Amino acid sequence: MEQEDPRTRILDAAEELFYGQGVQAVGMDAVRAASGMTMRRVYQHFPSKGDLVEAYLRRRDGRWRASLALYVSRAGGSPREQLLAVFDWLGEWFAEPGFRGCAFVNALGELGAASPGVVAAARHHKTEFNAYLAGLAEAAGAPPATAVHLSLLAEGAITSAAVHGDPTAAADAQEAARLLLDAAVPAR
Amino acid sequence: MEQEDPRTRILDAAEELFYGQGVQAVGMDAVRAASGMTMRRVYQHFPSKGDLVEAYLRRRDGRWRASLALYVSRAGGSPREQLLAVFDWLGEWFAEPGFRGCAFVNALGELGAASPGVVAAARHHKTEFNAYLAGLAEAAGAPPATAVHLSLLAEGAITSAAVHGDPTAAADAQEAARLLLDAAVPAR
DNA sequence: CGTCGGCGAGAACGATCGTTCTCGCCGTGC
DNA sequence: GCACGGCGAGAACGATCGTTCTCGCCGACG
Repeated sequence: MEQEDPRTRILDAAEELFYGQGVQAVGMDAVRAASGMTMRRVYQHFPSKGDLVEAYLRRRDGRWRASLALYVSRAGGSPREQLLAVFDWLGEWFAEPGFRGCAFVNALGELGAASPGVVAAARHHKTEFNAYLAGLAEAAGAPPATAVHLSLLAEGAITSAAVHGDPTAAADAQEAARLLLDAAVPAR
Repeated sequence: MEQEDPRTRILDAAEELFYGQGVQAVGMDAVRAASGMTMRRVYQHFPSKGDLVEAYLRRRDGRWRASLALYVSRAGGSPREQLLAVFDWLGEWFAEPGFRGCAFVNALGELGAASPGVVAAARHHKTEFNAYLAGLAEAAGAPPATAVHLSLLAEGAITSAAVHGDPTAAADAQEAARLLLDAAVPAR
């Protein structure tokens, strides 16, 4: 059941450690040990810790958004129901053991001041998420401003759940989203 | 014009450095240099870096909430207008040079996994902020759920402004807050 | 069979961190 | 006048970090 691809093994270890403990708190040797590799192999695939961090964020962005899109598309229903399903997905994420908020926000707070790559990764992640919400909102007949409002609610829910360790922020945000959608999309 | 209180000088330096660059990225020697003190004096007032970090967060919490409350109280107007003034204040904060998001969220992402004191400080900060909003909401005749919704919007605006470097998140959140208040507080 | 290139394992290196210690100096109390 | 306690300045210490190097081994190829 072991991953045979070294790159994947390293990224798996890095993701678990970086997300769980923060980037600066994790040494390269910890990544090496957790991935069951030798130091030489690690640096062969990622020439520096910065490269590894950016690769970790890039992969996480792709997986995160793919998981969300898959969940929402499977939820089916109207565009409006899909928009609300986003918050169901958030709620499941918040309830996962080891949930520690948004990896991009955390990395940005830690390294943003000194690492343009991390800033770019975080902005890209959030921009793509907002664009995804905007697409759903448009399909639901809501104005672009509503998509912005919903993205703020989602963002706030992530932070709130992380700080208080309480997944119910997702349901609260969903409730607010419902009200905003009711106000923004005139009954047909 | 120099501060004569050593504790204040150290905390001033620590706040600027910790907030601007992240806690782990700032060494004690940088704090010492920026405060114009000797190492002995620094450790005399804060026996460890952890103590300094917690003192930094505690003082920032008090100042942050006092500044908000002062702004809102001066804004006068109805409770509803005061609630909306919270987002004006956020907008001014976001536009300050060096704004880097919520210090507590940043510290939590960096150190939370290993520092119960930081977790407690962040929770306290957010809990007090939510309580403040709840008080305003109650005065405005809005149900408690609305206060939760507004706090999520505010939280989301902070994060969004930090990630994108764009203060308009405050105005967006205010717009959503207005809609939620319209829906929650029946016209009199 | 001999040579060589690449690998695993881990030591080594230089930098930096948090924290403490040394040393020389100066003001104060007997 | 003199011992002494506290201070500034910064060196020192031990730990840890990111990164590189060494060394012994093994398998491929002529």
